[in-house]
Amino acid sequence: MESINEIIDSQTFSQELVDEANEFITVGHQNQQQEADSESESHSLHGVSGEALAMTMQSIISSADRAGEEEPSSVVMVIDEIGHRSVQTAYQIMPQQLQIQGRNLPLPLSLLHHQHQDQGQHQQRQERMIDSSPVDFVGSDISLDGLTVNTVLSQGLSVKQEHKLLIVRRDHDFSQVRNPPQASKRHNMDVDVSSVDVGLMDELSSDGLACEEEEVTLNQHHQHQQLLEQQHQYGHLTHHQTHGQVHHSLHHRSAPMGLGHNGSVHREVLSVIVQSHEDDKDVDGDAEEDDDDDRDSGGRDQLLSPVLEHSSYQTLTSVNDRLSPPGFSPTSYATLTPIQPLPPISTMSEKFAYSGHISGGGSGGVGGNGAEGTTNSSGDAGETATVSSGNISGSGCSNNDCSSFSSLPMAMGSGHLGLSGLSGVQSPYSSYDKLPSMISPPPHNYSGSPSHGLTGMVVSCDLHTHSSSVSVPSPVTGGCVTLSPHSNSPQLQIGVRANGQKRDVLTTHGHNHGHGHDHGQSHGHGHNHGLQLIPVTLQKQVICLSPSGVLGDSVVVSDYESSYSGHHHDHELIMATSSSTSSTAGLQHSPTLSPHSASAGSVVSMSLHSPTSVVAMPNINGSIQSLSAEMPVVASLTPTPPPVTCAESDEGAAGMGMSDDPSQRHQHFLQKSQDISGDQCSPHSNPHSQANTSHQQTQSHQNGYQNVQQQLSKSHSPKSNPGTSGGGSRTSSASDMEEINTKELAQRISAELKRYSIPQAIFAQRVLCRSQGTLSDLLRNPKPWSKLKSGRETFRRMFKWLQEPEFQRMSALRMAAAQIPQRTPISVQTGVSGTSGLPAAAASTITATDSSPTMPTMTGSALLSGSSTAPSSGGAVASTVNCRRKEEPQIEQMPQPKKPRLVFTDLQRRTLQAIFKETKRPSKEMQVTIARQLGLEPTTVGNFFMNARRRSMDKWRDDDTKNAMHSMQSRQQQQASNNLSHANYANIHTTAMSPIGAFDDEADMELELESHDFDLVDEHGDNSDGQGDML
DNA sequence: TACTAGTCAATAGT
DNA sequence: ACTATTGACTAGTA
Repeated sequence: MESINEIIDSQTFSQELVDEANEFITVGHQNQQQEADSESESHSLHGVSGEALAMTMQSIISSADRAGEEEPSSVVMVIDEIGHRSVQTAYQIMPQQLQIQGRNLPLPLSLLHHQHQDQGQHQQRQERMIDSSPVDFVGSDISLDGLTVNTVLSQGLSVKQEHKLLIVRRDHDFSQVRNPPQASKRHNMDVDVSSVDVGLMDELSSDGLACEEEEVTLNQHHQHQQLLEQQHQYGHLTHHQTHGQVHHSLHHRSAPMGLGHNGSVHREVLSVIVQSHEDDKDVDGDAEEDDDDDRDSGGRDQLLSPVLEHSSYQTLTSVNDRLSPPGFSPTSYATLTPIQPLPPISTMSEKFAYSGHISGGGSGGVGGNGAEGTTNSSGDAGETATVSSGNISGSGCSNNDCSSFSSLPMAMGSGHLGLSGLSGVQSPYSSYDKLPSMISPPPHNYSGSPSHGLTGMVVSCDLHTHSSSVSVPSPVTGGCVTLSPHSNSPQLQIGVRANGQKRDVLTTHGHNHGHGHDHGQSHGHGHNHGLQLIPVTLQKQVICLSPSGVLGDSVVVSDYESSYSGHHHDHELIMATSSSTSSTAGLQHSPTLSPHSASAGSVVSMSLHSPTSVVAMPNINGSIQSLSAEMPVVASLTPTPPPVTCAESDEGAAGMGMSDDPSQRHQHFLQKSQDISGDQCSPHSNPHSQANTSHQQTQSHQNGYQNVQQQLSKSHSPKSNPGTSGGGSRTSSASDMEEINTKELAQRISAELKRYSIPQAIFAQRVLCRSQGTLSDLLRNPKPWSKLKSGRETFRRMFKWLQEPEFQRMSALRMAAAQIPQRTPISVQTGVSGTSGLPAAAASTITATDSSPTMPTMTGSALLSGSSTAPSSGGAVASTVNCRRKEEPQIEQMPQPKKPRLVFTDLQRRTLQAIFKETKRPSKEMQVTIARQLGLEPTTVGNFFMNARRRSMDKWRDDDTKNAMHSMQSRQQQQASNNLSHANYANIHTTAMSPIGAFDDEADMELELESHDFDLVDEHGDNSDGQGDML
């Protein structure tokens, strides 16, 4: 609080202290008394190095609090050196309860908490918990004794605040200490508050540990249950922190704490005991929960310790870094942030494309981006935008749905131009397309925005054109790649469509090779290669065509390829002209196509076309235009629509079979185009597209699927599900929809991946064009649809994928899987090639390579995909490629030695976490100070807080909880997890699910809150504000 | 300029 | 071999 100087000074001191070893930093808390005590103590400490640290910490904390952070208020950081008695003092501060125990702290704490907390019941539980663990604690406490501090609110009654004690012990201690935390956790569990804490914890992630401890500390305020509130409140509270302030803060904090779960929360904040990490876990002993708790506790402990260590490295260093982290994992949920979405796509495209694609495309410089942009644009719309990129794009896609597809298209478009990069993108898109198709049907989604025009179809056409133009430049291939993801579709197509398509595909391949992009590589079969190249063309064509499903992919592909090989473009153009359907078929879309299968024939043609190159050469411009005309079909690109569709269909679609989707898509597209504009894509375009579409439609119609899908989609469409709902389908329906039940979708995807033993990495690359880590994050911590922006694209893609017939999915994925490995390398190469200028070309090549390895199978599928479905395989490949492309460039550039990734030391992490608990948004000054103390760069510290903020919060909660605590919604779902969490604070934390858990907790909190509020309430308001953002 | 959102990619953990 | 975590980028916004 005080001046920075103080902090700094303190820091310096702290450092010294650290060296010394133990230091306690106690941050005041709610209880004035305690505060006073603590202060005195702390001061004393300060005198010593320890104090300084404490001071710093406090100051930091306080500042943070002031910032508005949460609970921090009461946080007491106690850094113990081993020897320091200061700690004891600290205890004194807390005295009543804590004091107790000096050592026993843990138990006492827990007890205290319980006691303090009005909630007898909870307490009881806690006690139980405690008993088991607490006991341990006690033992551990021993070490703790000194360490801990706590604060309990002396006054307990009145305030109950929480105090956070940060006890930094040396390793030994910590370990022991940890136990206590656990106990605390347990306590928390009991108390609703815990939940709150948990939530916090989660957010903090590793920090959680500390939190737990804190929780343990006691607090009573049950009151504010809602985590958020608490946090916010805390934040306010924290302000108080300066010594004097601190005391105040304590009170305040406590209040906040109370609010939340009171005790728990506060506790968390209050005491941060850094214990040895390890122990915690042990202590927890309990099953999962325990683990979580442990983690949390560990984390917490660590936090403190880290600080100490950090500052003083000496003692603390010990804790395992990870331990804490692990704990967090649970918190992961909190973490959730990960999800983010689309960006990648856009990025992807960009990256990939960036080669040119887009550039060409113009709009987006990066083609991919374009796509993304599109996606972004609308939010949902963004997607549309993408599409538009193509021309249409704009309009586009209006919606999300489009987005995915659109994106592809976009990519395409731009891609065409330059786009190789896009290719990668495309692939994804392609896949999207498929889905979209699914979605599209649903037009629902699309309809709206996309509207633009036409349906997606029209638009798509434009896109194509654009794309074509674009594509040419860049090797859209990338796009193609993208498509690959869809590969599935191809397969499907294959199945569906049958031979013909495949043939086509093959042929196309041949062509492709000729064209070359990659060819080289794959030649032979290169199915992939061929695919790539061809695909491109095809895609373009496809795009137009398939609007329904395929389109997307195809489009993408075409773009890429086109871009890459002009030839292809020609083909594409041709293809396009030929008919969208066929084209589509050629494209990955196949799946979609499948329906089209009819298209198969077309597909063939497609391929031919591609070969024909007519398109290609013409280059973009001419060709494109021409294409456009024909493309109209392409226009269908609808891809955009697809997205929409995707949303709808969900799984159900899948069942249907690829074809269905496609058909549906087509229909949808058509419909959309006509009807809505829904599609994103839309609109557009036009006539051509329409015409094509009609054809397609007819084809599609052939398949029953469409209907089915449509139905599905429609039914689902819904927006969804909001909440939970889930099911994918519904949500899905919406591709655009607004709402896709991300949670359900994530679950479904996870289930599907497991079912088929599809590695995340493969799915991520092929279908989503995202990294494995990103996918993992999204699946684990999906953000609520409402909170997603560009990230929706990624979910849409997933949605679409689900919608696709299983065959397609599988084939695509598998293909991808096989290919991927290979591809990569290749991709790299190819990427370079960038024949057409862009990486795209390279991409194509890559694909080829890819194909080569897998080719065999791939080819088949690829072909299929290529043709109709091809998309899938092709798409996959493409996608892969695309992605790679992105990379490739990098690679070239890469040369640079990468910086090794920074890994925080335990102390650093713990300290940061501990601070984060208190203050989510430390001022720059604070950050700088922290950085100094920890020996980190300010930017690193800034990143930490940024990431912590984003990852700590429960994504879901926010929405739900914000206003009220209710949030129950999600909770229910979450409940399960939550319950656990409740049981153990730690657990809660651990459970990444946390969000849920948190919610639950929150709910509990609410209940508790009733009584509480107290000061907290006021504070809450304040704090909440600050935090509010956070939340 | 500061933030956020979305990711990537390295690394940790199973 | 996979998945999960996480520090750091980048793009888009306000």
